[in-house]
Amino acid sequence: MALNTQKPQLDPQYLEKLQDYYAEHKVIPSYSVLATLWGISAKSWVSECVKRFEEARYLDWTPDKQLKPGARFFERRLADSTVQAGLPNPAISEGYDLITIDDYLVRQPSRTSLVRVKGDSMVDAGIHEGDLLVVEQQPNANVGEIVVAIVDNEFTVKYLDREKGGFVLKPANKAYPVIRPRGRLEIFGVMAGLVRRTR
Amino acid sequence: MALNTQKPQLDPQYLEKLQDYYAEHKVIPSYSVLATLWGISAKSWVSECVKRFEEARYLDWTPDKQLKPGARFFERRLADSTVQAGLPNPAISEGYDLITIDDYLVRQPSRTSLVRVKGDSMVDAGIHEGDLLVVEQQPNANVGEIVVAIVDNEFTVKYLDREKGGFVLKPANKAYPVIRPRGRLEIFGVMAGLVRRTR
DNA sequence: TTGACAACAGAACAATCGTTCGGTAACTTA
DNA sequence: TAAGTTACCGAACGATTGTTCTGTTGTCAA
Repeated sequence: MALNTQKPQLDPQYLEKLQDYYAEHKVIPSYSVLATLWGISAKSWVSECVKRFEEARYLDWTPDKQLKPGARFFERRLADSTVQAGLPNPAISEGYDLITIDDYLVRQPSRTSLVRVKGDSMVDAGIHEGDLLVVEQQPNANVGEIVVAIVDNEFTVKYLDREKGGFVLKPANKAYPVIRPRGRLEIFGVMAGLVRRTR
Repeated sequence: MALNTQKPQLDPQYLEKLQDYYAEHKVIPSYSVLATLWGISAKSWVSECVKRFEEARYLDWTPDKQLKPGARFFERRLADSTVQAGLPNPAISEGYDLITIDDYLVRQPSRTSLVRVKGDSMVDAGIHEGDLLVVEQQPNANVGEIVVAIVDNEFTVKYLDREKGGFVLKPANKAYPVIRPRGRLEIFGVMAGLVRRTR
């Protein structure tokens, strides 16, 4: 008798419906709600399906034994750059990765702000007008980092550098001058990433 | 007798703790878990606090009467660029905005992939090596859009343009040549945004 | 045509859920 | 200093939860 190593079947539509529900409510519903969501009328069968999703790491449990999204629940395909031609959908490789973009960019929600970029003083660093800067708030930074500073009651995004006099702010665009703050330089935070929407 | 129009007080630490819990588990816990999370020992008091968060739109209910994150739960402060000096934390203005970054960038999860950028052929468009491109998969695009095309079994990010012969791919970097594909141009999708992590 | 298995349904049940209500201690305000 | 008000605790309770166990139905291979 051959060992049955097959994974139990699981309906991909179920996952999609759950993901849609989650996208709308940001919460995993109870088994009875899942039952109506999936068009199932027995909670026992929901329980079975949940176990399969759990095994496939789409669902998981909190330490408090509450059902929660699993590691793969949010994965967005990280498409592979080396693809084989001829396949129907060559780019969606098996190589799964990712997380949510939020997780990718934000490490400490309470310390993270978003700042809309104005002007083009940092274009050479790939920072364009209208971009959203992910900023980790902190009162000091290292030379070479891109910082958001408060100069004349306005935010400025610049490289932090040091001259003999003290700290200076250097733009990444020759058309702009180096800012040498009189008095103390007030730093709002350090750039941790950026987000641009183009559509 | 004056009308009492004051909003009930609510502990900001409670919200932070809940947000941290949610960040870890992606789920709103039960009242008893909330009680231990907040250091409260009576569920009745948790209930009262939840009502206040509900009133402040930090929490909400699903149609199935399950507690879920409210409209303001995910807001990340969009810091204001015009700030008044002198205030203790001038940059965190009252002007709340945003959503999650995912929601900001991804409109249709099922059609959206992420592609890691290789090379610097698009630097002049502010697209750097290592950036993550948010791509909406679709087989065709308009002239002027930035597309991800499949050329020689590899992804290429370029501007889509038209010459008399047909479609061509134009880099945003003078050091690279225009790509004139022989035969049909295979388009993987259109750039909808980009994400860069710098820390 | 039989037997095994997968996909469900349904009932029963203890555990847990959130609500309600009554109470207390500290702090305001007049 | 008396009367509110606010911030909490604790017990009780019916509703809902997820589990378990016992069917039923359909399919497919032997």
